[in-house]
Amino acid sequence: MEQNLSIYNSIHREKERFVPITPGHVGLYVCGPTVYSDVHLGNVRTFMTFDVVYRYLVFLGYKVRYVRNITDVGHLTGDSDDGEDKIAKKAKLENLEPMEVVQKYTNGFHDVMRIFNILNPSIEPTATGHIIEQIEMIQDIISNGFAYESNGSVYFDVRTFNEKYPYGKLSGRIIDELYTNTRELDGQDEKRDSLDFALWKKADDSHLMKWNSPWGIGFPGWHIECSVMSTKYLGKSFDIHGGGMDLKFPHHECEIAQNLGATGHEPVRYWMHGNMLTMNGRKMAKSEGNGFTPEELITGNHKLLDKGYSPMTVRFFFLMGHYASTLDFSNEALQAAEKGYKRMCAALNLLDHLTASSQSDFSVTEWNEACVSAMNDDFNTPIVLSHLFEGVRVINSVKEGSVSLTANDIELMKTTFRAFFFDILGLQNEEGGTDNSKLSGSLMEVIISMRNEAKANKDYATSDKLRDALAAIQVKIKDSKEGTSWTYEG
RNA sequence: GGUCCUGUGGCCGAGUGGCUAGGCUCAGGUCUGCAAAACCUGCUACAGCGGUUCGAAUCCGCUCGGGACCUCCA
Repeated sequence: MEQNLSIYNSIHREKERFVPITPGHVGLYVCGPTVYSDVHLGNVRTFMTFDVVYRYLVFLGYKVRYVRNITDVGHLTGDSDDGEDKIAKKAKLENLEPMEVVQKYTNGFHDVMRIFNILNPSIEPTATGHIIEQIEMIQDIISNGFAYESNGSVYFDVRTFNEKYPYGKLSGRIIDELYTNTRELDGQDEKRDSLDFALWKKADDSHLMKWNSPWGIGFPGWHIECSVMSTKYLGKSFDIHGGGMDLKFPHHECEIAQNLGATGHEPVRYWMHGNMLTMNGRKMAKSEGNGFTPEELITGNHKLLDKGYSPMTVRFFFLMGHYASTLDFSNEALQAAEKGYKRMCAALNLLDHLTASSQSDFSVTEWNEACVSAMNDDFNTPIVLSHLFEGVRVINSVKEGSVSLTANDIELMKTTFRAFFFDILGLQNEEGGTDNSKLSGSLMEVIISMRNEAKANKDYATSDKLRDALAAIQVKIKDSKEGTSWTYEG
């Protein structure tokens, strides 16, 4: 397969030519949400980033197995020492069965993905569906000597592991430096070493989500689910692992350690990390109180929002920045994106009505290639958009008659927009649909007021002409004391 | 405190040694009965200081500012 894709590999800190393990096939794993609350926009950015990665790999002709998990066992909360997890905590709070919490927020997550036109992964495995596999992997790690049982819990032995494999390679951390900076956590006295992390935690009676295991009743640790589900569906080594920048340490670092500890294989060829969405320069996060839910964003019903924005405006806005850079959210930036997006949609609507010429004075072929090479350069969507805007200018100029294109070039332009705007960037044209009931209503108001004006002027020729014209397209007008109403009987 | 990232014009945001990013805003123009749209032209840049180089936003050093991770987090 001919392609020239480069990916910035977080673990080597440089762009590398992408070569899949199996020609023609790509294994892609992305850390999904923990379903204990509504996803906010920052989460959406990451999933959108990897949606574009997935879409582009498919566009290139790869058969992609895309795995994105659902974390439905809450990780331990950082600020409590009772071993309670987030989902169980939420369940108690809302008086629900933990799986009700999981179901509720999983449904919500799927709704949000659909709204933003984020494609479904090939497999969406859940942590609770893979408890047995997690136990098995923990047993493998223990028998390889990289983990130990202590008081019903199992911990990963970082120091022993580090003697054979480098721990901290991904996040650039040095094991000795970590000692001075490690916070006191629950179960510290059970660990042989403060850096060790839990693979399995013993559960007490009050714990809601728990399973039987060789070490007693408990629940899986922070990081093991991703190691298990990625290797189960993609193999001991696979091509691309994605996730948010904030998961790099400790989550992804621990994943690598667990995989190496269990299988002896370096699990991931290309690590990709999406950067954070910021609000006034600060990471958008639940704990900061600066996150929006998609609903608040669309309705504009939030104190930090001037108005609502459509999902595609937001998608467009995200794509205007590179995934590896932080992106700052502001009303001004959103409004700029909205205008640009609408301008592009307007040009798209013209694309089907252009008049072809016998020759072209714009190289559509080169323009198309520029779009491809921008995507090949580590999924540089802002550059792709800048090229698409050049296309917008050309479309408008052709319409005006100042630029000419041949029929073949117009066709290539359509193909290119179809490929990049719709298929790869995953945008949809929200402008100018014909079945827009809101638009119909507005149009009818305009027509009716014109007709009423004509009537008021006793210009019945005009008012009747309007009524007859509307009747001809099955729109019936009714005058009454209260005013004029209309019905469509088509 | 440790590790790492970052600082581009009114706003957002690409760009890693020389060649126009782009969007939004603003000003002028073309078109137009008016308006809008569209198109054309223009404006305000590379945090500061020093260094390397024929040449730096881009490499190096220092200073100042912002951020992320080090604890669950997309």
